[in-house]
Amino acid sequence: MNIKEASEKTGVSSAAIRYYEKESLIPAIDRTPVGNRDIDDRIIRRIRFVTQMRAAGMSIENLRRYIELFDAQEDNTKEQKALLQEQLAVMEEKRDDLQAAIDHLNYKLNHFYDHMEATEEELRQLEKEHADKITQEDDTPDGF
Amino acid sequence: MNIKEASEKTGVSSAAIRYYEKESLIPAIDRTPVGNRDIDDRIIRRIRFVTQMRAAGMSIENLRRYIELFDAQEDNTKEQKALLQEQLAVMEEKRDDLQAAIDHLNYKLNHFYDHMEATEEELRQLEKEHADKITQEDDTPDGF
DNA sequence: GCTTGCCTTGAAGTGTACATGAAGGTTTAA
DNA sequence: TTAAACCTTCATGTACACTTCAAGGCAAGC
Repeated sequence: MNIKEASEKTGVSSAAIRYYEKESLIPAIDRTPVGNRDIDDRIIRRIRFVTQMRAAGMSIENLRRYIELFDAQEDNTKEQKALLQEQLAVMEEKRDDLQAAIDHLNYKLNHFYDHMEATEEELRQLEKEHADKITQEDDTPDGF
Repeated sequence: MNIKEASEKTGVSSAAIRYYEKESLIPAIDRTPVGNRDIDDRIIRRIRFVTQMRAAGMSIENLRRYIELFDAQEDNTKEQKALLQEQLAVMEEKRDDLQAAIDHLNYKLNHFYDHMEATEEELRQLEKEHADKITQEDDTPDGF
């Protein structure tokens, strides 16, 4: 498939795919006789892997380092493993921070009582929860 | 406290704190008679809130929009709520992507067998798992 | 044969989120 | 009283991750 189809399939722009190839985040892509990129499923998987890791907050630089190690299939499994574990730890921390932020926003959302929407039942529920939590969580009296 | 102490307390650079104030991510900070910023705990909480949301991937722009709504304490709770919910959705998707990436890496890690480290027991375990999963998960035969 | 639509490379431009530097003011310590 | 160590504003610089532009090649349809 050509680069445009690959772009549509992955949601990554053609320019970004070229950029990823240039930065060695994906392997060198095969070319047709006239020099156009001919992208197969292996490349598509790699692009998706890159997208996933990028979404997870991994920098291009770190990703390239990781992929370099992975592609050079020598006896560096120990190094790979260490790198993987290191990256995992970073990502898990990130996930936990994200969850904390989500909890924070959810808490705020649940303690919003919107006069236009809240049913009496919801209001009672919110007040009850608030009474339960006021001593432990109202260290942020300004809402932040 | 002065800006340097606030910076040390929050882990946010002095320049970034000034930038946040300029961009209205935090309220206008009180000044000492000579014009230096005098930062109190309310500002510290705001800085921490910004840090948390930034770490969660919220842009300065969105954060400012949200805080503007929040600070203008009029009857915009519906709008605030909508904005919060929008942001929550973004963050939950991000968390899920991150979890998917974590799962991906964990899978790879569990299927690494490092000749230098793996005990025979671990090796047997890995082979067993591999046999169990080969049909369902080996859609990534190249490791990506 | 010309337009359309894809592709190529390389260079330059863009947006975000700060960081850094210049020029100067204030307070403390020797 | 002079140096150190803070601070101020405003302007400019920087890193990252692309995006856009310029200039041109190839293939199909009219």
